[in-house]
Amino acid sequence: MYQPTATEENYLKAIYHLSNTGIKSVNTSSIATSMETTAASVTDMLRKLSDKEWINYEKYKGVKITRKGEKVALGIIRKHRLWEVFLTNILEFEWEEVHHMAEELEHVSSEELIKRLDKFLGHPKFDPHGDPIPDQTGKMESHDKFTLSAGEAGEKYTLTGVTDHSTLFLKHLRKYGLLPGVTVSIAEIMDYDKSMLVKVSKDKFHLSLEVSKNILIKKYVGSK
Amino acid sequence: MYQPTATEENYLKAIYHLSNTGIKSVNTSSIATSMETTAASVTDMLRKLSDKEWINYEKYKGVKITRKGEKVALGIIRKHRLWEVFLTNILEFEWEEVHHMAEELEHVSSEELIKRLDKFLGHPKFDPHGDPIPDQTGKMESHDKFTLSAGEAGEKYTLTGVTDHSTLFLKHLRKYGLLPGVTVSIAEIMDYDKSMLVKVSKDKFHLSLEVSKNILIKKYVGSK
DNA sequence: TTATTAATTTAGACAAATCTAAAAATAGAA
DNA sequence: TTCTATTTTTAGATTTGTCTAAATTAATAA
Repeated sequence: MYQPTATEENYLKAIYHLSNTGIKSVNTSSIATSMETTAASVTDMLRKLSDKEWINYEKYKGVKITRKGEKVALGIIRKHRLWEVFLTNILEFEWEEVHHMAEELEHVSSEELIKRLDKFLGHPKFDPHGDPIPDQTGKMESHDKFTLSAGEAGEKYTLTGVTDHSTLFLKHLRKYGLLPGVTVSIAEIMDYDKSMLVKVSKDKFHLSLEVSKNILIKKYVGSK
Repeated sequence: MYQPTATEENYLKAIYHLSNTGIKSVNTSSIATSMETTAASVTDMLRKLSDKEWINYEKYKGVKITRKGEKVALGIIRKHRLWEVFLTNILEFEWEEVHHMAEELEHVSSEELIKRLDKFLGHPKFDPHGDPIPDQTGKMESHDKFTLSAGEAGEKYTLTGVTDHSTLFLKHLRKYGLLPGVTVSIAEIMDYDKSMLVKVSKDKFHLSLEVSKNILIKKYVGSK
Protein backbone atom coordinates (compact mmCIF):
# COMPACT_ATOMS: atom_id res chain seq x y z
CA MET A 1 0.00 0.00 0.00
CA TYR A 2 2.23 2.79 1.31
CA GLN A 3 6.01 2.71 1.08
CA PRO A 4 7.40 3.46 4.55
CA THR A 5 10.15 6.06 4.93
CA ALA A 6 13.33 5.04 6.75
CA THR A 7 12.07 6.90 9.83
CA GLU A 8 8.73 5.11 9.77
CA GLU A 9 10.58 1.80 9.44
CA ASN A 10 12.66 2.65 12.51
CA TYR A 11 9.58 3.51 14.56
CA LEU A 12 7.85 0.28 13.54
CA LYS A 13 10.95 -1.74 14.39
CA ALA A 14 11.13 -0.10 17.82
CA ILE A 15 7.42 -0.67 18.47
CA TYR A 16 7.73 -4.30 17.39
CA HIS A 17 10.65 -4.89 19.75
CA LEU A 18 8.89 -3.16 22.64
CA SER A 19 5.77 -5.24 21.98
CA ASN A 20 7.70 -8.49 22.10
CA THR A 21 10.63 -8.13 24.42
CA GLY A 22 9.40 -5.39 26.73
CA ILE A 23 7.21 -6.12 29.72
CA LYS A 24 5.26 -2.88 30.00
CA SER A 25 2.62 -1.68 27.57
CA VAL A 26 3.90 0.18 24.54
CA ASN A 27 3.31 3.80 25.41
CA THR A 28 4.53 7.12 24.08
CA SER A 29 7.34 7.54 26.55
CA SER A 30 8.77 4.04 26.12
CA ILE A 31 8.95 4.64 22.38
CA ALA A 32 10.51 8.06 22.96
CA THR A 33 13.18 6.48 25.16
CA SER A 34 14.04 3.73 22.72
CA MET A 35 14.12 6.11 19.74
CA GLU A 36 16.08 8.72 21.72
CA THR A 37 13.59 11.45 20.89
CA THR A 38 10.85 13.45 22.62
CA ALA A 39 7.31 12.35 23.49
CA ALA A 40 5.97 15.12 21.24
CA SER A 41 7.78 13.73 18.20
CA VAL A 42 6.47 10.26 18.99
CA THR A 43 2.89 11.50 19.18
CA ASP A 44 3.24 13.11 15.75
CA MET A 45 4.63 9.93 14.28
CA LEU A 46 2.03 7.67 15.93
CA ARG A 47 -0.69 9.58 14.14
CA LYS A 48 1.05 9.00 10.81
CA LEU A 49 1.64 5.32 11.44
CA SER A 50 -1.98 4.94 12.49
CA ASP A 51 -3.23 6.72 9.34
CA LYS A 52 -1.29 4.18 7.31
CA GLU A 53 -2.72 1.31 9.38
CA TRP A 54 0.60 0.01 10.63
CA ILE A 55 -0.51 0.50 14.24
CA ASN A 56 -3.73 0.88 16.19
CA TYR A 57 -3.52 4.05 18.18
CA GLU A 58 -5.94 5.99 20.33
CA LYS A 59 -4.94 9.12 22.17
CA TYR A 60 -3.70 8.37 25.70
CA LYS A 61 -4.38 4.64 25.20
CA GLY A 62 -1.01 3.42 23.92
CA VAL A 63 -0.13 1.52 20.78
CA LYS A 64 -0.68 -1.89 19.27
CA ILE A 65 1.09 -2.94 16.11
CA THR A 66 -1.12 -4.35 13.32
CA ARG A 67 -0.40 -7.37 11.08
CA LYS A 68 0.60 -4.98 8.32
CA GLY A 69 2.93 -3.09 10.66
CA GLU A 70 4.43 -6.33 11.92
CA LYS A 71 5.18 -7.35 8.34
CA VAL A 72 7.06 -4.11 7.75
CA ALA A 73 8.99 -4.50 11.02
CA LEU A 74 9.92 -8.12 10.31
CA GLY A 75 11.12 -7.16 6.84
CA ILE A 76 13.49 -4.59 8.34
CA ILE A 77 14.66 -6.97 11.05
CA ARG A 78 15.36 -9.59 8.37
CA LYS A 79 17.46 -7.14 6.39
CA HIS A 80 19.28 -5.90 9.46
CA ARG A 81 20.26 -9.37 10.61
CA LEU A 82 21.27 -10.62 7.16
CA TRP A 83 23.55 -7.61 6.72
CA GLU A 84 25.04 -8.33 10.14
CA VAL A 85 25.87 -11.85 8.99
CA PHE A 86 27.46 -10.43 5.84
CA LEU A 87 29.52 -7.93 7.80
CA THR A 88 30.87 -10.50 10.27
CA ASN A 89 31.16 -13.63 8.14
CA ILE A 90 32.25 -12.07 4.85
CA LEU A 91 33.87 -8.75 5.69
CA GLU A 92 35.24 -10.07 9.01
CA PHE A 93 33.98 -7.36 11.32
CA GLU A 94 33.65 -8.17 15.02
CA TRP A 95 30.13 -8.72 16.36
CA GLU A 96 30.19 -5.51 18.39
CA GLU A 97 31.02 -3.40 15.31
CA VAL A 98 28.21 -4.33 12.95
CA HIS A 99 25.07 -2.91 14.51
CA HIS A 100 25.49 0.68 13.36
CA MET A 101 26.34 -0.25 9.76
CA ALA A 102 23.40 -2.65 9.60
CA GLU A 103 21.12 0.19 10.76
CA GLU A 104 21.98 2.00 7.53
CA LEU A 105 22.01 -1.02 5.23
CA GLU A 106 18.60 -2.25 6.45
CA HIS A 107 16.90 0.66 4.68
CA VAL A 108 18.22 -0.21 1.22
CA SER A 109 14.99 -1.10 -0.45
CA SER A 110 15.55 -3.83 -3.04
CA GLU A 111 13.81 -7.09 -2.11
CA GLU A 112 15.72 -8.96 -4.82
CA LEU A 113 19.00 -7.79 -3.30
CA ILE A 114 18.13 -9.20 0.09
CA LYS A 115 16.92 -12.45 -1.49
CA ARG A 116 20.27 -12.91 -3.22
CA LEU A 117 22.24 -11.85 -0.15
CA ASP A 118 20.33 -14.48 1.86
CA LYS A 119 21.20 -17.13 -0.73
CA PHE A 120 24.85 -16.05 -0.91
CA LEU A 121 25.13 -16.31 2.89
CA GLY A 122 23.60 -19.80 2.82
CA HIS A 123 20.18 -18.91 4.29
CA PRO A 124 21.44 -18.31 7.82
CA LYS A 125 18.92 -18.84 10.63
CA PHE A 126 20.65 -16.65 13.23
CA ASP A 127 22.67 -13.43 13.20
CA PRO A 128 26.09 -13.01 14.87
CA HIS A 129 24.42 -12.18 18.20
CA GLY A 130 22.29 -15.31 18.09
CA ASP A 131 19.07 -13.49 17.16
CA PRO A 132 16.85 -15.42 14.75
CA ILE A 133 16.51 -14.15 11.16
CA PRO A 134 12.91 -14.00 9.82
CA ASP A 135 12.35 -15.60 6.41
CA GLN A 136 10.61 -13.81 3.56
CA THR A 137 7.20 -14.52 5.08
CA GLY A 138 8.27 -13.25 8.51
CA LYS A 139 8.63 -16.66 10.18
CA MET A 140 11.63 -17.38 12.36
CA GLU A 141 12.94 -19.87 14.90
CA SER A 142 12.16 -18.81 18.43
CA HIS A 143 14.94 -17.60 20.63
CA ASP A 144 15.92 -19.68 23.63
CA LYS A 145 14.56 -17.76 26.62
CA PHE A 146 16.95 -19.47 29.06
CA THR A 147 19.63 -17.25 30.55
CA LEU A 148 22.92 -18.49 31.96
CA SER A 149 21.91 -17.05 35.35
CA ALA A 150 19.21 -19.75 35.50
CA GLY A 151 21.73 -22.53 34.78
CA GLU A 152 22.80 -25.15 37.35
CA ALA A 153 26.21 -25.97 38.75
CA GLY A 154 27.75 -29.03 37.11
CA GLU A 155 25.77 -28.60 33.89
CA LYS A 156 27.02 -27.89 30.38
CA TYR A 157 25.36 -25.34 28.06
CA THR A 158 25.73 -23.87 24.58
CA LEU A 159 25.72 -20.08 24.26
CA THR A 160 22.92 -19.12 21.84
CA GLY A 161 22.66 -15.35 22.18
CA VAL A 162 22.54 -12.23 24.31
CA THR A 163 19.86 -9.92 25.66
CA ASP A 164 22.14 -6.88 25.98
CA HIS A 165 23.35 -5.87 22.51
CA SER A 166 25.52 -2.95 23.62
CA THR A 167 29.05 -2.69 22.25
CA LEU A 168 30.41 -2.61 25.78
CA PHE A 169 28.80 -5.89 26.75
CA LEU A 170 29.71 -7.67 23.52
CA LYS A 171 33.35 -6.59 23.78
CA HIS A 172 33.37 -7.81 27.35
CA LEU A 173 32.09 -11.24 26.35
CA ARG A 174 34.63 -11.60 23.56
CA LYS A 175 37.44 -11.14 26.07
CA TYR A 176 36.32 -14.40 27.66
CA GLY A 177 35.75 -16.14 24.32
CA LEU A 178 32.02 -16.07 25.02
CA LEU A 179 30.52 -16.17 21.53
CA PRO A 180 27.43 -17.93 20.10
CA GLY A 181 28.03 -21.66 19.73
CA VAL A 182 30.61 -21.85 22.52
CA THR A 183 30.20 -24.46 25.28
CA VAL A 184 29.99 -23.17 28.85
CA SER A 185 30.21 -25.41 31.92
CA ILE A 186 29.12 -24.06 35.28
CA ALA A 187 31.63 -25.23 37.89
CA GLU A 188 30.18 -23.45 40.87
CA ILE A 189 27.56 -20.88 41.81
CA MET A 190 28.35 -18.58 44.71
CA ASP A 191 25.56 -18.37 47.24
CA TYR A 192 26.50 -14.90 48.36
CA ASP A 193 26.17 -12.89 45.10
CA LYS A 194 25.01 -15.53 42.58
CA SER A 195 28.22 -15.03 40.61
CA MET A 196 29.44 -18.19 38.91
CA LEU A 197 32.68 -19.94 38.16
CA VAL A 198 32.50 -21.16 34.56
CA LYS A 199 34.73 -23.12 32.19
CA VAL A 200 35.00 -22.14 28.50
CA SER A 201 37.36 -24.41 26.49
CA LYS A 202 40.39 -24.48 28.83
CA ASP A 203 39.78 -21.22 30.65
CA LYS A 204 38.09 -20.89 34.02
CA PHE A 205 36.76 -17.56 35.27
CA HIS A 206 34.11 -15.79 37.31
CA LEU A 207 31.00 -14.19 35.83
CA SER A 208 28.84 -11.77 37.80
CA LEU A 209 25.05 -12.18 37.88
CA GLU A 210 24.89 -8.92 35.92
CA VAL A 211 26.68 -10.69 33.07
CA SER A 212 25.11 -14.16 33.30
CA LYS A 213 21.61 -12.61 33.23
CA ASN A 214 22.31 -11.25 29.74
CA ILE A 215 23.59 -14.48 28.19
CA LEU A 216 21.15 -16.85 26.47
CA ILE A 217 21.83 -20.57 26.52
CA LYS A 218 20.42 -23.97 25.68
CA LYS A 219 21.32 -27.37 27.11
CA TYR A 220 24.49 -28.83 25.62
CA VAL A 221 23.69 -31.75 23.28
CA GLY A 222 26.99 -33.55 22.58
CA SER A 223 29.93 -32.69 20.39
CA LYS A 224 28.74 -34.40 17.18
CA MET B 1 34.39 19.79 7.83
CA TYR B 2 30.71 19.28 7.05
CA GLN B 3 29.11 15.88 6.57
CA PRO B 4 27.17 15.96 3.28
CA THR B 5 23.59 14.69 3.23
CA ALA B 6 22.65 12.05 0.65
CA THR B 7 21.04 14.77 -1.45
CA GLU B 8 24.14 16.94 -1.34
CA GLU B 9 26.22 13.93 -2.33
CA ASN B 10 23.97 13.33 -5.32
CA TYR B 11 24.26 16.93 -6.47
CA LEU B 12 28.05 16.87 -6.14
CA LYS B 13 28.24 13.61 -8.07
CA ALA B 14 26.10 15.08 -10.86
CA ILE B 15 28.18 18.28 -10.98
CA TYR B 16 31.38 16.24 -11.06
CA HIS B 17 30.12 14.13 -13.97
CA LEU B 18 28.89 17.17 -15.87
CA SER B 19 32.24 18.89 -15.32
CA ASN B 20 34.18 15.94 -16.70
CA THR B 21 32.11 14.18 -19.28
CA GLY B 22 29.85 17.02 -20.42
CA ILE B 23 30.94 19.45 -23.09
CA LYS B 24 28.98 22.54 -22.08
CA SER B 25 29.58 24.63 -18.96
CA VAL B 26 27.90 23.38 -15.83
CA ASN B 27 24.88 25.62 -15.48
CA THR B 28 21.67 25.50 -13.48
CA SER B 29 19.56 23.92 -16.17
CA SER B 30 22.01 21.14 -17.05
CA ILE B 31 22.12 20.16 -13.38
CA ALA B 32 18.31 20.35 -13.22
CA THR B 33 18.05 18.01 -16.20
CA SER B 34 20.50 15.46 -14.85
CA MET B 35 18.93 15.51 -11.37
CA GLU B 36 15.41 15.42 -12.82
CA THR B 37 14.32 18.43 -10.80
CA THR B 38 13.54 22.13 -11.36
CA ALA B 39 15.97 25.00 -11.88
CA ALA B 40 14.59 26.65 -8.73
CA SER B 41 15.51 23.66 -6.59
CA VAL B 42 18.98 23.62 -8.11
CA THR B 43 19.53 27.29 -7.31
CA ASP B 44 18.59 26.65 -3.69
CA MET B 45 21.00 23.74 -3.46
CA LEU B 46 23.86 25.57 -5.21
CA ARG B 47 23.78 28.20 -2.50
CA LYS B 48 24.10 25.51 0.16
CA LEU B 49 26.91 23.69 -1.63
CA SER B 50 28.70 26.99 -2.10
CA ASP B 51 28.34 27.90 1.60
CA LYS B 52 30.02 24.61 2.43
CA GLU B 53 32.80 25.31 -0.09
CA TRP B 54 32.15 22.25 -2.23
CA ILE B 55 31.58 24.44 -5.29
CA ASN B 56 32.35 27.97 -6.45
CA TYR B 57 29.12 29.59 -7.45
CA GLU B 58 28.16 33.09 -8.51
CA LYS B 59 24.63 34.00 -9.50
CA TYR B 60 24.07 33.62 -13.24
CA LYS B 61 27.71 32.55 -13.74
CA GLY B 62 27.48 28.78 -13.48
CA VAL B 63 29.30 26.38 -11.20
CA LYS B 64 32.81 25.06 -10.68
CA ILE B 65 33.50 22.20 -8.32
CA THR B 66 36.26 22.79 -5.72
CA ARG B 67 38.95 20.31 -4.64
CA LYS B 68 36.91 19.60 -1.50
CA GLY B 69 33.79 18.98 -3.58
CA GLU B 70 35.69 16.74 -5.95
CA LYS B 71 36.89 14.67 -3.01
CA VAL B 72 33.32 14.16 -1.84
CA ALA B 73 32.18 13.25 -5.37
CA LEU B 74 35.04 10.78 -5.92
CA GLY B 75 34.28 9.14 -2.57
CA ILE B 76 30.69 8.52 -3.65
CA ILE B 77 31.72 7.31 -7.10
CA ARG B 78 34.17 4.92 -5.46
CA LYS B 79 31.42 3.50 -3.25
CA HIS B 80 28.95 3.28 -6.12
CA ARG B 81 31.32 1.36 -8.37
CA LEU B 82 32.56 -0.99 -5.66
CA TRP B 83 28.97 -1.90 -4.77
CA GLU B 84 28.30 -2.51 -8.46
CA VAL B 85 31.18 -4.96 -8.55
CA PHE B 86 29.78 -6.68 -5.46
CA LEU B 87 26.32 -6.92 -6.96
CA THR B 88 27.49 -8.42 -10.25
CA ASN B 89 30.47 -10.53 -9.18
CA ILE B 90 29.19 -11.79 -5.84
CA LEU B 91 25.40 -11.62 -5.97
CA GLU B 92 25.33 -12.39 -9.71
CA PHE B 93 23.14 -9.54 -10.89
CA GLU B 94 23.35 -8.53 -14.55
CA TRP B 95 25.20 -5.30 -15.32
CA GLU B 96 22.02 -3.49 -16.34
CA GLU B 97 20.34 -4.25 -12.98
CA VAL B 98 22.87 -2.86 -10.54
CA HIS B 99 22.79 0.90 -11.04
CA HIS B 100 19.67 1.65 -9.00
CA MET B 101 20.73 -0.50 -6.03
CA ALA B 102 24.20 1.05 -6.04
CA GLU B 103 22.57 4.51 -5.90
CA GLU B 104 21.18 3.56 -2.51
CA LEU B 105 24.20 1.66 -1.21
CA GLU B 106 26.63 4.46 -2.10
CA HIS B 107 25.21 6.61 0.71
CA VAL B 108 25.96 4.13 3.47
CA SER B 109 28.53 6.12 5.36
CA SER B 110 31.11 3.78 6.90
CA GLU B 111 34.59 4.24 5.40
CA GLU B 112 35.79 1.08 7.08
CA LEU B 113 33.00 -0.88 5.40
CA ILE B 114 34.05 0.29 1.96
CA LYS B 115 37.70 -0.41 2.73
CA ARG B 116 36.88 -4.00 3.62
CA LEU B 117 34.50 -4.42 0.70
CA ASP B 118 37.29 -3.23 -1.61
CA LYS B 119 39.66 -5.79 -0.08
CA PHE B 120 37.09 -8.59 -0.25
CA LEU B 121 36.51 -7.86 -3.94
CA GLY B 122 40.26 -7.94 -4.61
CA HIS B 123 40.78 -4.19 -5.13
CA PRO B 124 39.05 -4.04 -8.51
CA LYS B 125 40.19 -1.25 -10.86
CA PHE B 126 37.01 -1.14 -12.98
CA ASP B 127 33.30 -1.60 -12.37
CA PRO B 128 31.08 -3.93 -14.44
CA HIS B 129 30.51 -1.20 -17.04
CA GLY B 130 34.24 -0.62 -17.46
CA ASP B 131 34.29 2.63 -15.49
CA PRO B 132 37.41 3.11 -13.38
CA ILE B 133 37.12 2.89 -9.58
CA PRO B 134 38.88 5.70 -7.64
CA ASP B 135 41.14 4.57 -4.80
CA GLN B 136 40.89 6.00 -1.28
CA THR B 137 42.77 9.13 -2.32
CA GLY B 138 40.60 9.69 -5.39
CA LYS B 139 43.09 8.48 -8.00
CA MET B 140 41.93 6.18 -10.78
CA GLU B 141 43.08 4.77 -14.10
CA SER B 142 41.91 6.88 -16.98
CA HIS B 143 39.19 5.60 -19.21
CA ASP B 144 40.03 4.76 -22.82
CA LYS B 145 38.47 7.58 -24.81
CA PHE B 146 38.43 5.53 -28.04
CA THR B 147 35.00 4.50 -29.25
CA LEU B 148 34.33 1.55 -31.53
CA SER B 149 32.93 3.96 -34.14
CA ALA B 150 36.49 5.26 -34.58
CA GLY B 151 37.90 1.76 -35.14
CA GLU B 152 39.25 0.50 -38.47
CA ALA B 153 38.15 -2.40 -40.64
CA GLY B 154 40.39 -5.43 -40.23
CA GLU B 155 41.50 -4.46 -36.72
CA LYS B 156 40.93 -6.26 -33.41
CA TYR B 157 39.88 -4.45 -30.22
CA THR B 158 39.03 -5.17 -26.60
CA LEU B 159 35.81 -3.73 -25.23
CA THR B 160 36.65 -1.59 -22.19
CA GLY B 161 33.44 0.24 -21.40
CA VAL B 162 30.38 2.18 -22.49
CA THR B 163 29.37 5.83 -22.63
CA ASP B 164 25.62 5.16 -22.46
CA HIS B 165 24.79 3.53 -19.11
CA SER B 166 21.06 3.13 -19.72
CA THR B 167 19.44 -0.22 -18.97
CA LEU B 168 18.12 -0.37 -22.51
CA PHE B 169 21.55 -0.01 -24.08
CA LEU B 170 23.25 -2.44 -21.70
CA LYS B 171 20.58 -5.08 -22.27
CA HIS B 172 21.02 -4.59 -26.01
CA LEU B 173 24.77 -5.15 -25.80
CA ARG B 174 24.43 -8.29 -23.71
CA LYS B 175 22.29 -9.85 -26.43
CA TYR B 176 25.38 -9.72 -28.66
CA GLY B 177 27.73 -10.86 -25.90
CA LEU B 178 29.27 -7.39 -25.90
CA LEU B 179 30.66 -7.12 -22.37
CA PRO B 180 33.84 -5.55 -20.97
CA GLY B 181 36.91 -7.66 -21.78
CA VAL B 182 35.41 -9.19 -24.92
CA THR B 183 37.38 -9.10 -28.19
CA VAL B 184 35.72 -7.37 -31.16
CA SER B 185 37.03 -7.59 -34.75
CA ILE B 186 35.76 -5.14 -37.33
CA ALA B 187 35.18 -7.06 -40.56
CA GLU B 188 33.77 -4.24 -42.63
CA ILE B 189 32.55 -0.65 -42.30
CA MET B 190 29.67 0.38 -44.55
CA ASP B 191 30.33 3.63 -46.36
CA TYR B 192 26.68 4.52 -46.58
CA ASP B 193 25.63 4.67 -42.89
CA LYS B 194 28.91 3.90 -41.07
CA SER B 195 27.36 0.77 -39.63
CA MET B 196 29.84 -2.04 -39.14
CA LEU B 197 30.04 -5.79 -39.52
CA VAL B 198 31.81 -7.15 -36.43
CA LYS B 199 32.92 -10.53 -35.11
CA VAL B 200 32.58 -11.43 -31.41
CA SER B 201 33.86 -14.95 -30.59
CA LYS B 202 32.12 -16.97 -33.32
CA ASP B 203 29.22 -14.63 -34.04
CA LYS B 204 29.12 -12.06 -36.81
CA PHE B 205 26.61 -9.19 -36.81
CA HIS B 206 25.92 -5.62 -37.76
CA LEU B 207 26.20 -2.68 -35.38
CA SER B 208 24.73 0.73 -36.18
CA LEU B 209 26.80 3.88 -35.71
CA GLU B 210 24.38 4.77 -32.89
CA VAL B 211 25.60 1.70 -31.03
CA SER B 212 29.31 1.76 -31.95
CA LYS B 213 29.58 5.38 -30.82
CA ASN B 214 28.68 4.32 -27.28
CA ILE B 215 31.19 1.49 -26.98
CA LEU B 216 34.66 2.19 -25.57
CA ILE B 217 37.60 0.12 -26.79
CA LYS B 218 41.37 -0.26 -26.70
CA LYS B 219 43.68 -2.02 -29.18
CA TYR B 220 43.77 -5.78 -28.73
CA VAL B 221 47.08 -6.88 -27.21
CA GLY B 222 47.31 -10.67 -27.66
CA SER B 223 45.61 -13.51 -25.88
CA LYS B 224 48.16 -14.02 -23.09
C1' DT C 1 20.98 48.92 -30.06
C1' DT C 2 16.79 47.65 -28.76
C1' DA C 3 13.41 44.12 -28.30
C1' DT C 4 12.34 39.61 -27.46
C1' DT C 5 13.37 35.12 -25.81
C1' DA C 6 15.60 32.09 -22.72
C1' DA C 7 17.81 31.14 -18.43
C1' DT C 8 18.10 32.00 -13.72
C1' DT C 9 16.82 33.61 -9.35
C1' DT C 10 13.44 35.10 -5.80
C1' DA C 11 9.19 34.72 -3.28
C1' DG C 12 6.15 32.08 -1.03
C1' DA C 13 4.35 27.56 0.06
C1' DC C 14 4.49 22.65 1.25
C1' DA C 15 5.75 18.00 3.40
C1' DA C 16 8.56 15.30 6.59
C1' DA C 17 10.60 15.04 10.87
C1' DT C 18 12.00 17.27 14.57
C1' DC C 19 12.00 20.52 18.76
C1' DT C 20 10.37 23.51 23.16
C1' DA C 21 6.85 25.15 25.94
C1' DA C 22 2.12 25.09 27.27
C1' DA C 23 -2.27 22.75 27.82
C1' DA C 24 -4.97 18.70 28.66
C1' DA C 25 -5.78 14.08 30.28
C1' DT C 26 -4.79 10.23 33.18
C1' DA C 27 -3.10 7.92 37.30
C1' DG C 28 -1.93 7.70 42.06
C1' DA C 29 -2.17 9.23 46.82
C1' DA C 30 -4.42 11.09 50.65
C1' DT D 1 -13.19 11.60 45.88
C1' DT D 2 -10.36 15.32 45.20
C1' DC D 3 -5.80 16.99 44.58
C1' DT D 4 -1.29 16.55 42.74
C1' DA D 5 2.12 14.51 39.85
C1' DT D 6 3.05 12.30 35.69
C1' DT D 7 2.16 11.35 31.03
C1' DT D 8 0.56 12.69 26.77
C1' DT D 9 -0.97 15.80 23.42
C1' DT D 10 -1.28 20.35 21.17
C1' DA D 11 0.59 24.65 19.48
C1' DG D 12 3.91 26.89 17.17
C1' DA D 13 8.72 26.91 15.17
C1' DT D 14 12.67 25.01 12.66
C1' DT D 15 15.33 22.42 9.06
C1' DT D 16 15.86 20.10 4.64
C1' DG D 17 14.49 19.59 0.22
C1' DT D 18 11.12 20.38 -2.81
C1' DC D 19 7.64 22.96 -5.79
C1' DT D 20 5.02 26.82 -8.82
C1' DA D 21 4.68 31.31 -10.30
C1' DA D 22 6.62 35.78 -10.72
C1' DA D 23 10.53 38.76 -11.27
C1' DT D 24 15.06 39.55 -12.85
C1' DT D 25 19.19 38.98 -15.61
C1' DA D 26 21.55 37.40 -19.69
C1' DA D 27 21.65 36.16 -24.51
C1' DT D 28 20.17 36.72 -29.28
C1' DA D 29 18.14 38.42 -33.24
C1' DA D 30 16.41 42.13 -35.95
